Amino acid sequence: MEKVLLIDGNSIMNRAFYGIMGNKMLTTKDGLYTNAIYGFLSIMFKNIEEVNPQYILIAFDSKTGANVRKNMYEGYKKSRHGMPNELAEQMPVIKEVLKAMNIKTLEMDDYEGDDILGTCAKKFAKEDKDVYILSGDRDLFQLIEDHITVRIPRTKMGKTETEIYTKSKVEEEYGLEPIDLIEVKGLMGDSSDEIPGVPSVGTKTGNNLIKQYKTIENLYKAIEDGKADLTPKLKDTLIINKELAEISKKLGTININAPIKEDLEDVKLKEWNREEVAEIFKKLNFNRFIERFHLNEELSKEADLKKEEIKLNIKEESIEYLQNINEKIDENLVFYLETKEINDETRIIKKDIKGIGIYVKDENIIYIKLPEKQDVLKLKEILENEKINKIGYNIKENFVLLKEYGIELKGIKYDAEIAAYILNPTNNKHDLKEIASQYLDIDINELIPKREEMQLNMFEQVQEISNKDEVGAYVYALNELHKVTMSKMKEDGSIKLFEEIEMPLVRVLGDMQFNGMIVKKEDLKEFGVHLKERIEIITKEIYELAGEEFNINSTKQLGVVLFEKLKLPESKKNKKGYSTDVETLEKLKNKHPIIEKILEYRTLTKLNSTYVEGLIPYINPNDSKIHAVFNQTITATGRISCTDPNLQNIPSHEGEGKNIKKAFVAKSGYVYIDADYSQIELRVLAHISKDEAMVEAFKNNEDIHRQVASRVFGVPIEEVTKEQRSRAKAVNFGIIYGITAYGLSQQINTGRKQAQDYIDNYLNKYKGIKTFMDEIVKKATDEGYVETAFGRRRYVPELKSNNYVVRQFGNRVAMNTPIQGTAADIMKIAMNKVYDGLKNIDAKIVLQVHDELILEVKEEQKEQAKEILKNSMENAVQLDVPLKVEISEGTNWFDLK
DNA sequence: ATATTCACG
DNA sequence: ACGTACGTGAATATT
Repeated sequence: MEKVLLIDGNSIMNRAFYGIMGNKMLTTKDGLYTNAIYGFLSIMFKNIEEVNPQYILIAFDSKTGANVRKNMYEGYKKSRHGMPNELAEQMPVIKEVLKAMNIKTLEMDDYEGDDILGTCAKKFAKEDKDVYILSGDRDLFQLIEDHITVRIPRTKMGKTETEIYTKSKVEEEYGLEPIDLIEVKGLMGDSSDEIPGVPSVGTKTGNNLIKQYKTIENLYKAIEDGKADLTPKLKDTLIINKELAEISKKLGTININAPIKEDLEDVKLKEWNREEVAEIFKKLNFNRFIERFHLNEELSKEADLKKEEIKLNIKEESIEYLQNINEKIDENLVFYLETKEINDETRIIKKDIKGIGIYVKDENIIYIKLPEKQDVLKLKEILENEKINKIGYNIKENFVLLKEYGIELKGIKYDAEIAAYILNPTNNKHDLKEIASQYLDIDINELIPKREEMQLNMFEQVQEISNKDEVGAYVYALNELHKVTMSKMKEDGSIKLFEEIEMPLVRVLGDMQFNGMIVKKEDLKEFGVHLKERIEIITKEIYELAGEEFNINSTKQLGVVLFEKLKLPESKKNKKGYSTDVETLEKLKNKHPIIEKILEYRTLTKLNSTYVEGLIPYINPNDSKIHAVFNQTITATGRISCTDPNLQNIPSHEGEGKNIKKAFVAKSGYVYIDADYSQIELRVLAHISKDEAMVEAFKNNEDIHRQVASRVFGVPIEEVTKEQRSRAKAVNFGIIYGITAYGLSQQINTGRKQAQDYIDNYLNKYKGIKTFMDEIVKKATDEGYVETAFGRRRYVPELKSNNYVVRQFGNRVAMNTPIQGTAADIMKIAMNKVYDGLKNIDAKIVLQVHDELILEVKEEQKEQAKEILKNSMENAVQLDVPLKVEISEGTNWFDLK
């Protein structure tokens, strides 16, 4: 028998929109959301494959579709607000895609999509076809009969599965014939379509009643005849709401007699217009579909044309070309350094400069070879000229590298990587090629002639092939990106943040990496030997207690030993079995002596592998320093991150671990100065929420945790106990993170109800904070993003998820990001000020740990440096509350507290 | 490549 | 009834 596939367009688009929304939203470079289109097509392709139909039709709701039912009952879909913009804008596009695929779509004035589906299903079934209806909506079950089935897509752990509803499946699940579902719906209504139904009748009662009486009509007849066997209460409700039941039934009945003139011939499955489909997929970035349907051929013709369009004019010049550079460029020097990786342990950036590409006025790209160091040094004057704006990519690395050549890069004006980060910090790829594809819609690779296409006639030249074309393509992209992203930042209000905070910070971070911190390798090694001795002993003890040797580092093996062999009570589980984290082990501490040993083993091995063995390879043999990398384009909130190695997580609360810090020492004749913002995030919260009580507390220099304890627990401030203060502190943290009762209860080891009480109390005493939290979530939901006080924007697509857990996460992100992010902004502003303030002093910033800065300062100038440091940080910005900075000093990191 | 654990703010 | 505090990076085991 031939098969017909009918698709409920709106319903599947809706499912797809809310279904594939994880963390990153699919968008094109124009900012068009494509997730629903992508999801719709995935679901459609899958179903075409499974059903293998000869006919296909997609029904959409029309604007006036709901009017008929609205006229019957004014409440129908009344408060349903239109679909979100991000979805609405995808609707015309999917229709365009379907048109290119020659798939018939249908929408009719005054009929809803369901009515079209119903009418067609019945009609085609009568013509001896097997009809398959694909929809996310269970209301369509009423259409099911012998040759009509409904297919419901379901996303389960990222995979889409299809649930197939046949007549027998419905009977099995509901105990009713499909057609009876109309009657049930009449009784129970439908909250999503705002069909009222009979109050207090839900699935259970509705089903039972119809099982017994078959139709609403029969039911009421039975009631009238006094034959109905019902509780008096139910009987009364039914009688009172008879009219509602009847109207609800009408509303819930799908019209199977819509005036549809299309017949089977009109909905025949046809060949695609492949060129059109290819073009649209390309535009939408649907590379997986392009591959899957082998549409590359269709695209290559087009791509050829496009390549012609951008014709790069790259000229190779000698270094003399730069002599009167000012006449050749405007105030901007768009440049790209060509580098070659080298293997030199003594260098900070393990690369050599090999050439430079620059952009000059008359649309020319100039490439200059710089084979030797002395060639690079000829650039010194230009690169150090502050008046020449530097436009580049990953300039921080250029800065450090040039510093190793003895050149101080100045006038750093624009970095494409940072621009892309400011425009969307959650885009995890800030690769130049990615950025160019995203913002310019070009593929840099296509601008570079392929090597095999180049003439390779002279053998010895192969090695020496110039990277002129590659460098030239980057320069071209940079020049375009500069224009495009600057105007985008102006549009979204982040240009000041970019120009006044982020760009000046580049040299500061570069300088920190260049300065580095001296680490005493021998001390580290000695500590390592001590650790290893203890690890060896404790390992043996663990084997003894376990009665066997096993890999303690393997959570899997450890789980077996603890929970199967030793039969300890298992509590928490993770994806792959038993959890063995501290939290779990801590609870088992008094159950078996092995637990304590394992915890100690963990502490010691962590210290040894991450902080002893892990750090040693990073110590530069030339200057005994670690030159960690500070990343400016990683975090979602605006914080800086640190890698290779990460110096932002060197142990500092654990007694044993703090020894690591003893190995970090100031150079002789110098001291470290540490400045720590006190409670910066809570102060930021006080400022942006404008909560009077909290602002007052900070203005009066009160102990904030103590004040919170006093208010939340309702005790006078002098009577706050240590325990209460510590709980209040946890509550404060919770507030910053976007509190949940559960999270707090875990943190302070109490019941959920108790935790909820604390939270309620808190939000009652600090009303301004409650208002702020409510409003920021609302704003994020409405606008799709949140911002810091300095205009740093983070999109929160999680709020649009249909998954409750994901949405809750979105709420917390919306609450936390403005706080953490504003604190990060303030620190960055301060760092710029400190950097400028220290210009005439023998002092360098060597480390930042989010709310803490460490300087290395010449002993004699330390008081002066402290003054500058404290002032710059405390006066970085003016808030409604004072910023407080605590200073300490020492000759090694351990002594700073 | 992903998950688990644990170090930091 | 859900499953849960925000932001990172590194080492290790496992697929």
